[in-house]
Amino acid sequence: MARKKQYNEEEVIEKATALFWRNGYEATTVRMLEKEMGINQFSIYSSFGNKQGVFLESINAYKKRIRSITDKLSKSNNGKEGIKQYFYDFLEFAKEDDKNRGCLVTNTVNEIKEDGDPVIMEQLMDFANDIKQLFVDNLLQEKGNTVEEAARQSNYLMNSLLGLSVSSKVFDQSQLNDTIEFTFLNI
Amino acid sequence: MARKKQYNEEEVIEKATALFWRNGYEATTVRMLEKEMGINQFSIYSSFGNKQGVFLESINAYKKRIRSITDKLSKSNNGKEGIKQYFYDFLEFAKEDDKNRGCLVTNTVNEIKEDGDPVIMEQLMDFANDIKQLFVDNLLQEKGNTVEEAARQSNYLMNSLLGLSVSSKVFDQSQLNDTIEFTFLNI
DNA sequence: TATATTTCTAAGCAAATGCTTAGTTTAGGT
DNA sequence: ACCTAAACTAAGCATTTGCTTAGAAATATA
Repeated sequence: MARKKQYNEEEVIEKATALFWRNGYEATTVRMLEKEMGINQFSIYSSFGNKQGVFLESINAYKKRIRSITDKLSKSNNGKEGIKQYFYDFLEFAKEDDKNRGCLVTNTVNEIKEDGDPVIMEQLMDFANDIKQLFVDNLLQEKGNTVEEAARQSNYLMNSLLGLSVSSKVFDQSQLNDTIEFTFLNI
Repeated sequence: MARKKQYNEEEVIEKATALFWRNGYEATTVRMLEKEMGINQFSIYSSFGNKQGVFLESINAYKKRIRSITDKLSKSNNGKEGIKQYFYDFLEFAKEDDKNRGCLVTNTVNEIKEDGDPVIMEQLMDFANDIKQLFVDNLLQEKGNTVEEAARQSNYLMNSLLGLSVSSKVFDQSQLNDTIEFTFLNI
């Protein structure tokens, strides 16, 4: 046949994911991807088509990684306590060394503008809605909670989580802890 | 002496502000600024030095505009109700046509990375801290509230506000209203 | 070993970026 | 009316962007 690939696609995508997470989509150049992934531009384009292709694969890799905590939430039957734990788990998940990168998906939603790529936008929306649905499921475990009430609470909680994704880049851990505790005080 | 400027610097900065607000800092090119401000690149550079100079002036213009609602908050003596009103005022302030642009400052904090311009970063941090201080002041109007408690509550509220700056781009008004009402339920 | 097929290297492309500059137009003081 | 200093126009600069391509290197099969 022919020559073998000298890299593992999953491995190099993991590295790309880290770069996009740290840096955002637009600010990450193909030259930076080259260095971080450790492969040539030709290999990048032959494996993933284009920069957007690398990013979409990175989103998938991110989803796969975050599944460890979303799975935990979907299996939880502890009502709002399970969701609170998810908030703490998320902060831990988003931490790199001593600094926090926020959520890759939220970061991208924030970055992509109205003229942003619709393919990417849809991916991101689906992701956010999946998490919101998990919130609803868990909120309905609280006895006496109606579907309407759970929906409203999930909006509130998603807002807090989005806020946390931003706050975590700026504030310190104790401030974030206060915020989480307060968030769950009155639901 | 010499020829007179054919444009008003305040006016063209207003237009630049709108563009940065819609589009973010990096995504806004000097060519776009030319068109939006209605003046030539030479004029841009001679009046404001460089792209960053235009942006810093835009931040100032933004601060001046948002002062209408921060002033209202600083004059309020209605405790947490005054802050809640600020949240609603902010949503109205950030609206353009039927869509929401979020907060220019929050957008930029989200966009600027670790290697981002320190001058801009400091401007943005100062702005966020000013608002947080306003929260503390108003929270202390609630009788029996300690300074420590007010500080913790202000972290929580700032997190909600940051979340709202993101949420407002994605969710509809009724969802945002639910979120605000919930946010103020238990403080 | 020879061949076919894929992967690799590295050079290069057009377009876009922030910024500059050469040269023209305008206007106020003499 | 003339001159000087500022403001204009538009062309152009080097660099960076995402992406391509020509050609060399490697490897499974014949």
